[in-house]
Amino acid sequence: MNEGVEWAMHSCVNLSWAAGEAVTAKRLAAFYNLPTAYLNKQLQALTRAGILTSVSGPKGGFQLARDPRNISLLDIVVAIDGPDDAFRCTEILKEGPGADTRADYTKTCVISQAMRGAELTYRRELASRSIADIADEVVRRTPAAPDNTRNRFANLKS
Amino acid sequence: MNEGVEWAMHSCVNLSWAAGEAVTAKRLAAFYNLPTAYLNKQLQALTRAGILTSVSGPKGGFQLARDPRNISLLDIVVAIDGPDDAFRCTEILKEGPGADTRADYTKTCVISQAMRGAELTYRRELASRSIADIADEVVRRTPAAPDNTRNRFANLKS
DNA sequence: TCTATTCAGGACATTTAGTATCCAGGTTAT
DNA sequence: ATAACCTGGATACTAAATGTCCTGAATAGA
Repeated sequence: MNEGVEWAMHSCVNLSWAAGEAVTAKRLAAFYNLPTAYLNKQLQALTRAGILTSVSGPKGGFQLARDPRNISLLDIVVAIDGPDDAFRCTEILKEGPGADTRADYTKTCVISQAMRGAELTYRRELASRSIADIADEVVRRTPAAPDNTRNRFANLKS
Repeated sequence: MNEGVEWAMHSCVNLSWAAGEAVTAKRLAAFYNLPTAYLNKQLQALTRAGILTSVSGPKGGFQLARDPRNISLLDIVVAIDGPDDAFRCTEILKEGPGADTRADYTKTCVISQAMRGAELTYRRELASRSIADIADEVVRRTPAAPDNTRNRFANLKS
């Protein structure tokens, strides 16, 4: 899985504490000392997926496009890593004995079904957790986190 | 995920129908028209993991090392693809404000925990399905499958 | 209007992982 | 002895992930 998924999730949590103001890619990158240009690519992907909104120019930057309760971890994984399953059925059954070349073994192969079933539970789990859930839990453990985040963004403004 | 996982699972199902006799890597590869030397690498990995046993020399080959009811899909994934999670926490929190450099954020980071939780459900699902389950379901749909497999192995004997 | 800031995205370059082949060495049935 | 077969290291090739750079467009403020 792309490392960008981790960056994107942490950035979204931080953006949820900067509600109302746009944050530039440069400041988001400085937060965790990430390469600016590459993080920018991930933020662009989140924007294309409708998770963030972006504004060009001075005072520009990124914001959450909607309530963080409606942004799931699965949304972010799909936006950054793509919609494909980890297990990719290459339909080797088509090379086997008695195979029907026209059949779609991605759907009918028992192994393929089992693997897709497991990934489905994985996705369901990720879909059930929102950025707001994560942010709330962080606050429960570290109440100062939102203020720390806002302060750091302010200090990095320069 | 490695393509070898798919090869290994299909090969194990076929081996479950060749109980008692060793099958060579060449015949297993010919079954689905796979590259022999590379499939052999996957079979070696299964052997190292204790899923298969191997015998050198003429009449040699591979067999299941234990009852297919005790070989889970997770066993095969771990043997071929390794034990690592897809999501790898790089602990970027250590670069953040108020970070404790000595803390292990792989364990304490809320995002890392959520991702590991989701992968856990995925692994549980794979652990609950055995090669025997798969083979039984194939037989239910295609009763001739075991005979087809044995015949094909016999014909490929050359 | 001019300038500085920032996002958008294409074109690379670099690094790493997956895929695949080959060969030398050891084991075993005939 | 010989041929079949597994073992594992070395190596090559390919694809994907990671990272940088540059041009162009949008926009705020002087």
